Amino acid sequence: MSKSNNVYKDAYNRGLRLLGETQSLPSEPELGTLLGVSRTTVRTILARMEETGLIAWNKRSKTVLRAPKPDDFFPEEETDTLAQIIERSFMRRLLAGGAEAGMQINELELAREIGVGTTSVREFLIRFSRFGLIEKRRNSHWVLKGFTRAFALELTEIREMFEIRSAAAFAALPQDSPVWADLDRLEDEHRLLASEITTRFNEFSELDERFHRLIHRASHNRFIVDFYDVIAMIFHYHYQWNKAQERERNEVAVAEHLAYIAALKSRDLGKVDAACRKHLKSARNTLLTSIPETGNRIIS
Amino acid sequence: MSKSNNVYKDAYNRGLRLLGETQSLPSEPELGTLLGVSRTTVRTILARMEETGLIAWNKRSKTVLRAPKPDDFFPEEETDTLAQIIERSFMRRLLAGGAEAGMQINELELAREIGVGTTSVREFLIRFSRFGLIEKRRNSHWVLKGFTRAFALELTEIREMFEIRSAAAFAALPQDSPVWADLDRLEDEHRLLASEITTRFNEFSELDERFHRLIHRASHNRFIVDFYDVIAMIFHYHYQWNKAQERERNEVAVAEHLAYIAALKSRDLGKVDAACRKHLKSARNTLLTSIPETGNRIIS
DNA sequence: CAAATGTTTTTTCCCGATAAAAGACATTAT
DNA sequence: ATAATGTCTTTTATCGGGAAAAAACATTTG
Repeated sequence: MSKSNNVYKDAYNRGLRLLGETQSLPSEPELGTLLGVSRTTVRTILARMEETGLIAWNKRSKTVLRAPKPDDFFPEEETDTLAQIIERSFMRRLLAGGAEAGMQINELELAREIGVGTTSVREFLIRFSRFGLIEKRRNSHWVLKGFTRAFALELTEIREMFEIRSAAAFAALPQDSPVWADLDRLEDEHRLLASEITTRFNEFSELDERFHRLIHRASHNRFIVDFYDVIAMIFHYHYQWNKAQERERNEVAVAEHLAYIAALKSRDLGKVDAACRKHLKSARNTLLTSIPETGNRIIS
Repeated sequence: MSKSNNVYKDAYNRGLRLLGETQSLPSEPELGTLLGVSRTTVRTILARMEETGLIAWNKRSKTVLRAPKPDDFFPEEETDTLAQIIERSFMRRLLAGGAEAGMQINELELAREIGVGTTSVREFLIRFSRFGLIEKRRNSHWVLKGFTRAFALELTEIREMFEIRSAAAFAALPQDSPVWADLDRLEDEHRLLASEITTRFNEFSELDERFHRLIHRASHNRFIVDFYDVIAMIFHYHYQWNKAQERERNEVAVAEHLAYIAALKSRDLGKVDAACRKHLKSARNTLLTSIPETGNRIIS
């Protein structure tokens, strides 16, 4: 079947949400930029909307006829990229136990298990390899290095190096840089979240990522910025399987972020360094305590 | 034709070189480890050696009948991996001018030009993307970011951070660590090369890489160790196209390495830091001066 | 009976093909 | 004449297939 039309389905679903807001849709190119897809896909979407009686479409006029019903939407699982599907499957196996360091990874088996072609699995593994959790044996299998304490320590070591440097660069940015407005907005969101932490603690993850990415961007170094992908991936999956004391953890983190933001705004490098280190240290500890210490076998 | 037999051809060529050294070859598994290939490939090699009258092969006995002649060898170009072929082609285009930042990369066109399938090109680009020189637009083309001054600065910034830390870790290693013997050996090689620099200056590259990799390994951090791949790749290709003052450059670098090695052996962290910084600074300058400053256009 | 050889099975690597999606060109409407 | 729509072309994403290489299993040999 060569290629799934998840791009279309996902854009279609997002397009449905626009329908509630207006009586007529904008031009095709405009819809394209709005949904982040090409005009070809936009036209496919419009065609279906017309077919299902959601809109009347005649050249430039695209009149909304009715609001979308729940079953107008494509099921969520059909809107995922193959890469996302493979990643999820792979991470589940990796984190949901039974994934010992040194274990071999079999492309064919993975592909069969997930129900996709080998090419997609291969491409996924190549992309994934930069996270430092797997390694390729030439002309042969991949080897799992394992989500071990050592991995967490190596990861956080780099993270700390990079973030301390980025934070210093951030604080040194001129007053008229737009990042200060971004920071103000993030601060507000932090305060809001802090006040409703008991119910919204699970929204912290996303805020956390945006905050740290903003800081890393101040480094103006693509390697530093890109490295945050590794951290984000690890945190994303790791905390999906480890919900212990999530609320408390996030409550502490929000407070640390606010102190960190205050330090940045003071532009006092000493304060920035201290606040940054303090937060990173506690982030490292949370990560470390959640890794069960199964023997640190090193396989070479 | 699906897959070339370059693994076999390369191993065969290396196998031929063994022939001059003994009268009879070892067991199949032993040959396998020696050549770094599976027994299947070993047997294919032996079969051909028998066919061309190089050996008499009967079960355990593999008697050498004659020394290999030049035309027993497979041509060099047939022993390259597809990945190597693609990489070379790609880097030639990238560095041999005409590769402006912001330019689109077309998988299909690249594949046709090099004469390989699209899958291999895609896989190469994914692997290559970690070097920070290209970036993917989802569901669309890759964008070339260009080998610019900014790139060189970002690269060296990280390099310096990592190497200064690794050097400190190295100096702190216990006296009985095997790295000290490795360092002694490298020092000897440096002295030898220094004394014959006028004729052997082009051998420095390889020594340089081994030296820096030894130091980086002391960090015991996979991200630091892996990052050296980026540096090695850049230096490898960059200096292939830029031979200006190669001898002088390398002569200076050898001297700096020797000072750096002496500092490491002194285990005086202050000295190590100074020697390391000095060398890295001059390495950065050599790289920077060799990048022609064509407008730093930023495309976003 | 351990290690080598002989044989069979499985996996990796790579290509060509095809539908989805993007992009380019031609035409029409404001 | 600019911006939209309509149509056609190219490129990307993904699969299945097949040869090379690895790995597993069976048999022989010292």
